[in-house]
Amino acid sequence: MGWWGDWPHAEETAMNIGQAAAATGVTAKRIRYYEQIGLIEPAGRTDAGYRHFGERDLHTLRFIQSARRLGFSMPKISNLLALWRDQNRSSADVKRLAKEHVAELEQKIAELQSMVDTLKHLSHKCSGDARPDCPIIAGFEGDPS
Amino acid sequence: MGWWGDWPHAEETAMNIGQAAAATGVTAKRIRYYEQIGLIEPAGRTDAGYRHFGERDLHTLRFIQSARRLGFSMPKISNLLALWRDQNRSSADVKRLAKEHVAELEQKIAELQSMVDTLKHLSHKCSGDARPDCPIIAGFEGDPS
DNA sequence: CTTGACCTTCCCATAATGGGAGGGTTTACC
DNA sequence: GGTAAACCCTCCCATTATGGGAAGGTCAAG
Repeated sequence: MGWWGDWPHAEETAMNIGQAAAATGVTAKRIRYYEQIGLIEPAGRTDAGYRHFGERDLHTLRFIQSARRLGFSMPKISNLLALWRDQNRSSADVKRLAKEHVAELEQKIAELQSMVDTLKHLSHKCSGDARPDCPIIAGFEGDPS
Repeated sequence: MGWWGDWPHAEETAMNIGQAAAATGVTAKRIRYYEQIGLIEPAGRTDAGYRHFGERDLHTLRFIQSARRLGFSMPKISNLLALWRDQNRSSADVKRLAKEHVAELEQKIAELQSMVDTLKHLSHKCSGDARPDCPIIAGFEGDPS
């Protein structure tokens, strides 16, 4: 258990899940999901069973949302969160994760770009009129290997 | 039912699903799946219930495999197959589908590229040493909107 | 004290596969 | 003819990261 695990401080804010969603851009559904898969710690509950979120929780959710928008998967975000909370992290570790992710993104881009190139090449040779002859569709008949 | 629906011709080849898979690069699992979702017509069966595939079926599977490798989704491939089999298609229709798909691919590429750019920008400012300070992780704390 | 806007959990659905169990078939070989 | 390996079959479950919706409890305003 980390030093940050149980803060005796009273939370300044206490939002319910809907307010937290509005404040962070993470839908209520997603917040519950993140809790379920253990990405975030279980939120506190009111007597009635409602979750409540403090500044700290909102901060975490915003962090997740940011990472999400940069295309990080849940497992990767989990790693990033661990580093984020680790006072003794080295920036080298963070940079390495980021670089690995960039490499994956660029690989994906290359694949997509290759598809685009092939399709544009085929399209270029297609008359695009009322006749049925079409190099695009003909190109699909070749060896798919 | 189209003119091509029921061919009285005897099939020259009669492969079972494993051979068809090896011949087309489409795994047996995927062939069954394509049949199940109605992308391809149900394969003929032997008395024992084994599927068998003729040249025509292999041709179709190769077509699907090619389209798949160009990133087309199942519904789109379904459209492409319909055009492929339509003797009265216009190449304009094919070209339009291809162009729409290219547009989607390029949109996806742009999103991924934007992620890459942001991450590279942040990474560039990260010392990547033993110190914990890291603009990458700090960048995740900002407004995720 | 009712009504509507919340919240809760639970189950289902998505896209396009892969994995595997449980059970029949075919093939090759002795 | 029998046996074992290599097929095939049909189900069911898992994946990723969410959304939708039902059934039911709760809170706030009027």
